[in-house]
Amino acid sequence: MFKLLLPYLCFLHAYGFNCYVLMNDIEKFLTSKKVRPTAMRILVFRLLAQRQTAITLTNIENRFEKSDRTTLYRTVKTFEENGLVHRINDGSGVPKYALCEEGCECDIHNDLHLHFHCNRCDETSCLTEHKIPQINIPKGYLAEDINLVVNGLCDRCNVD
Amino acid sequence: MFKLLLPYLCFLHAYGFNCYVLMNDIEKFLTSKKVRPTAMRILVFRLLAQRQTAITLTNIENRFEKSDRTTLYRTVKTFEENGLVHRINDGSGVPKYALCEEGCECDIHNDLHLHFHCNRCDETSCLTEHKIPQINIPKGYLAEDINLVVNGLCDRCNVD
DNA sequence: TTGACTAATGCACTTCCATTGCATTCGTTT
DNA sequence: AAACGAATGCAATGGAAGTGCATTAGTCAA
Ligand SMILES: [Mn+2]
Ligand SMILES: [Mn+2]
Ligand SMILES: [Zn+2]
Ligand SMILES: [Zn+2]
Repeated sequence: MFKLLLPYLCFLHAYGFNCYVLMNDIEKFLTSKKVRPTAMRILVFRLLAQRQTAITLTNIENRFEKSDRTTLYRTVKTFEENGLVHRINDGSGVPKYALCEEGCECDIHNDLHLHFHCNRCDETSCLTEHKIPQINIPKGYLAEDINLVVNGLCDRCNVD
Repeated sequence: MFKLLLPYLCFLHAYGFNCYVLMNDIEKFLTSKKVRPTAMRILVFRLLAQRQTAITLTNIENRFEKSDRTTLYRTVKTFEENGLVHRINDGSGVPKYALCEEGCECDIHNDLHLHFHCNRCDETSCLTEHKIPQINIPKGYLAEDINLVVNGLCDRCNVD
């Protein structure tokens, strides 16, 4: 453990963090997903895990005092490719990312839950309990994936 | 009629067209939608009307020998604001536009049809016959609009 | 018919974000 | 300790949205 922990604490400092972070669980999880648990990846993962709503790359960037957008870009891309996060296109123009649920298999398209985008606060949330209903498409077409975004007012903004 | 027709033929030439276009119907339609039927608008409308699938702004731009992207941008925006076209976000990153159906009232969200995006040819089509089914959302949320895009293979690409 | 007024256009420019190339650094393995 | 591949940081490119402003076109009312 020390073999891993010590250098990371060093790195965390380099990224502007001076707190100690217990990351053994995250390390293990990343490793189980074939993602090498580097310092930045652990931080990004932790950030995603703490959030209730999806975030953009710029959003992630701003959460760190010191960060390189490219690294974050590739970090999120790696996460996506390895099924740790899924990308959400909520119509706001820039993609957002959210952690996949335990057991979610977005990559093989069987966790088709709704996404809700709030027109007021611009937050986008995964409605993981709400699955996409059966959709009929014309003869000759082959469906491989479905993206359903509901726009409106989220529960926090819908209070008059 | 001539009062309108003659200057337009002149403009069409300026835009790289040397054909005569019967545009009285388009003129009338644009006027009925409170959109002043200028030369460029007529051309863009005609282009949209001819297409079976949605197109991007860049796509439109490339269809004209001589064109200004800003004008096209504002043309499409005007069309959208006046309910002539609707914007489709198919997940490809750039928005696409398609003519609204006769009687479609996208602006007040009661023509919620599916959109199909082909992963192979990247074409996006309106499935106007296929309406979005009833969607349940959590208590406290207020739905105002729904975007449903099915990705897969279109009928042209789904031939083995 | 003309002149005045408003709308539309074209051009230049800015901003935002995705994406890539490459040199450097890191982490692991031998 | 050396070596190798992976990850990172930096610089640069490219695509597209959006804005400001001067010019031009179209409308309308004398
Ligand atoms: Mn989700
Ligand atoms: Mn449509
Ligand atoms: Zn909200
Ligand atoms: Zn296709």
